[in-house]
Amino acid sequence: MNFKHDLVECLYPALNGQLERKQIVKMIEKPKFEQQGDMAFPCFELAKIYRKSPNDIALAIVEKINSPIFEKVEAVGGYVNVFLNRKDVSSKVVKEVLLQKEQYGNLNLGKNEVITIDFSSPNIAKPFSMGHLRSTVIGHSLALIAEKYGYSPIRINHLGDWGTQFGKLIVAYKMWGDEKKLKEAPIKELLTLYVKFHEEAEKTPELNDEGRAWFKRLENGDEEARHLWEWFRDESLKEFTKIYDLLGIHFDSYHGEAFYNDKMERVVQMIEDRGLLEESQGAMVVQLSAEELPPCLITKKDGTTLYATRDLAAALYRKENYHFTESLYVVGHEQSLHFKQLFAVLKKMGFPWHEGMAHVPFGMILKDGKKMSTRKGKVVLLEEVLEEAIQLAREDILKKNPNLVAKEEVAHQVGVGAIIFHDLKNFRLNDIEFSLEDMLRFEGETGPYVQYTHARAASLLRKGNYQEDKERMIGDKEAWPIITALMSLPDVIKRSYEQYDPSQIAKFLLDLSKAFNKYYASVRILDDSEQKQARLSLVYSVKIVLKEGLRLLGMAAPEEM
RNA sequence: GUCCCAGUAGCUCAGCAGGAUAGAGCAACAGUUUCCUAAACUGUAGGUCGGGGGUUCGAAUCCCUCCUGGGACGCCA
Repeated sequence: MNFKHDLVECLYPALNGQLERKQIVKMIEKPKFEQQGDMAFPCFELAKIYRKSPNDIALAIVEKINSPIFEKVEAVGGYVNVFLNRKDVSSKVVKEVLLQKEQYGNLNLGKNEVITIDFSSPNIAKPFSMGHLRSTVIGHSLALIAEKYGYSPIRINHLGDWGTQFGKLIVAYKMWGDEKKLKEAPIKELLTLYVKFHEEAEKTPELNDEGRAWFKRLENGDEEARHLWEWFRDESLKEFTKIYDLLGIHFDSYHGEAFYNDKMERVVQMIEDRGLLEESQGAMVVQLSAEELPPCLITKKDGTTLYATRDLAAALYRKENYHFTESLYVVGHEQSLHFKQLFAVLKKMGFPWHEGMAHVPFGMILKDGKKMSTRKGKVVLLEEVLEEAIQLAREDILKKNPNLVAKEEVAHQVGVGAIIFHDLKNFRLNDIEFSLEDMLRFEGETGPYVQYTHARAASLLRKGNYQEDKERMIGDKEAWPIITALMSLPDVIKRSYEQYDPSQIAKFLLDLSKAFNKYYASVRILDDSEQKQARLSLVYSVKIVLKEGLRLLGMAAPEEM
C-alpha cells in the first residue's frame, strides 16, 4: 500500500535518469489542499538542468505518466499533482485494516532486539508529583510504540532510593520525627520532614554535613540507618503502586539506585584501570575537557559515590544482563548535561555500545512560570489530580449517559485518559504550565474526544448489526479524509518511535477522529440499506485503529461512554 | 559568564529532512438535535510566524546575530 513507490516508478523513467529514485522519494510531498491532489512532485529544481520553466517540465512529465492507480495527473504552477483512484485505494486500505486488525501498522524494523527504557523513576520518600507524571506517561507510551516498531522493550523503574537525601531525612526524623504520625500518613510526614530540613539548613548549614555523615553510615551498612531506610522505602512503594495500577502501568524491573551499591566498586576500579580517574579538589573525577564538557564526579571527598557512579554501574549491568541495542532514559531536560557526561565516560571507557544510548528529555511542569520544588513543599499531587478527573468524568456520565452500565469503570478510563492525553499531545520538550482547568477539559482536542469518537463507532456497529465483510467497500466521496488518515498509520508509527515522540500518535488520533466525526455528521450511515454494510466496514476499520492508537498512548477505549 | 531548550492568532499549541493560499483547539460571536451518543458538527472574527541580516527560484522551516523566557553548569538527583 505504498503508493508513493508507484509514483516513483513512474517518475524515474520519465526523468531519463536525471534523478536517482532516492532523490525522487525525498522530493515527493503531500499537497496542502485537497484540490491539489494526493501527492505532488515539484519541478523547480529541474528547471536549471533542463533550462525550461518548471511548469513546462511538469507538463512534459504529465504526458509520460500512465498508471491505473492514478485517476488524474496534472501540471499546476510547476508541480505535478497526482490524484489517486479513490475507489480502488479506499477498498484496499479498509480491506487491509480489516485483515490485520490491531496488527495493522506493526513494523518489523526492531527485529525483536532488546531495548531498555528507564522511566518514571520516582524518588522514595517523596510524593508522586505531577513532575513524575511526564516521565511515567512518556516512557510507558514509548515502550508500547517500540513494541509496535518491532523491538522487545524492558521497562525499568530506576527508583531514586539512595543518596544524601536519605541521610538528611534520617537526621530530620531523629530530630523532629514522630513514629505514630509517620505510620498514619507516611509520604505526607516524610515530605513535611524533608521540607523542614531544608528550611532549617538555610539557617544552620552544619545540618547538611550531618546529613552527609548519616548517608555515609547508611552506605557502610549501619543497622539503625538501614532500618529506617527500609521503612521509608516500603511505605513509598506502596503509594507508588496505587498510582501505577490506576494508570495501568507495569515494570520489568524495580532495581533502583540502591541495587547498585555493591556494583560500584567494580566500576570505579574499571575507570581507574583505564587511567581515567583523577583527583580534583579532594574528589575523584573523569576529565572530559576534550569533549568540551565539565568533569564527571565519580566519588566525593568523603569517599561516597554520586549518581553518576550509580548510573554507570546501571548502564553496565543493563548491557551485561539485557544485551540491549538501544537504551533510553526518559528523564527531564534539566539533566541533559548529566547524560552527556555519562555517555562520554562510557565512550572513554571503550564501550562501543554507548552509541545505542539516548537521553529522551522533556520539558518541565511549571507553576506560575517556575519550576516546582519539592524542597519548598510546592508540589501538586498526581493522585489528587487523577481523582478530580475521574470525579468530573463521573458527573459527565450521569448527565450524558445515565443508563450506562459500567459507570465507574468508564469514569476511570475517561478521567485517566484525559490526563494522559493532555500530557502526550504536545511535543515533549515544551514546558507545560500547570493548569487543572486544561487537564480537566473533555472537549476539543482531548483524550475524551478521541474516546468518544471510538464509542460512537462502536455504537454504530451495534445498532447496525454489522456483519464483517471485507469485500463490500464504500464509494462515499466524504470518506476520503478518513482513508488518507488510516493509510498514514505505519508512517506515523515509524516517525514517533524514531523521534521518541508519542505526540505524533496523539495528533494522528485527533486527525482521524476529526475526519470521522465530519463524516458522521454528513453521511447517514445506518439509513441507506444498500450501502449500510459497506459503510460499517469503514466504521469498523476506524474503530480498530482508534483503539490501537489509544492503546499505544496507554489509554483505554471504552465501547460506550 | 558558558552551554542546552523554547519564542507562530487573546490563550494552549500544530506545521520546521525549505515549497503552492500559515493551520487546529480553547475563549468570543452566529448557527445545527421529530434523525446513528451535541464529550459532536457548520460558519464568522482573529497572525509584522520575537527583531535584524544572510543562503535560495522559493524561508515559519536552514545559517549568523541580537532580544525575551526557562533550565543546567563539582561533592543533590
